[in-house]
Amino acid sequence: MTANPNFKPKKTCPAEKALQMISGRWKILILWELLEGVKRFGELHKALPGITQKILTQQLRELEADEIVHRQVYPQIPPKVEYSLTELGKTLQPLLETMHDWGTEHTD
Amino acid sequence: MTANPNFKPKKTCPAEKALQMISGRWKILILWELLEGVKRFGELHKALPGITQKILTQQLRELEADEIVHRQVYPQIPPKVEYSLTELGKTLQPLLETMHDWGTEHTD
DNA sequence: CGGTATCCAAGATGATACTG
DNA sequence: CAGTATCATCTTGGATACCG
Repeated sequence: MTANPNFKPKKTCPAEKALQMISGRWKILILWELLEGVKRFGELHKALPGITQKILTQQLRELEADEIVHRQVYPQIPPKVEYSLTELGKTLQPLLETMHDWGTEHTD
Repeated sequence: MTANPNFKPKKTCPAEKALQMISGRWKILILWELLEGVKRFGELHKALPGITQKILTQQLRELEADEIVHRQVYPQIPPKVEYSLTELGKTLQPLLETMHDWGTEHTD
């Protein structure tokens, strides 16, 4: 028996995949920022009061791993790194807008 | 100063509210079941292989607290409890479908 | 039948300090 | 400027056993 001991049998739904990719304390806000266009690390940091550098980096790395966000490094001193949505990331826009509209209509 | 010591300053977005309400290991699957109609506790339990009674109860209680799900108790022996979507819960359907379609189109 | 009560492990988030 | 490294805390989810 070499089965993965952490295997959790569970029905899955394609909707859950979408949910997981945008689930994170700051991901929706980050995506909202990037829908405006390319942003540098420092710009994102300023746009998100309360986030730490470590967490911002971490959330961006997760979005990058999910191929939602592209990370462009310019090898300079001082360093410059730009973040932008990938083509896949851009396809999330209708979903984000649907969620935004729902929240707007059904919340105090 | 009687301010809440756990207060976390943070920009918020209406989309995050929607996200939070459906975020949970089993919530989307539960909502999907209830979109079919009224279901008893045992029916949900059988429809969700792998979930424990405790967790099913917990997720349902959270959905109830968010006014997405209605809990109807029939005081009988043996007990009978029916779960259904509230009017608010039903408004989530387009969102769930948007997420489902996105997941279907953009996943292997 | 439809729950609760404990106990616990893992993951996510955060504060803080340091770095090429 | 854009990170890493450490350590601490908070939140979720789950295994298991028992109850009206």
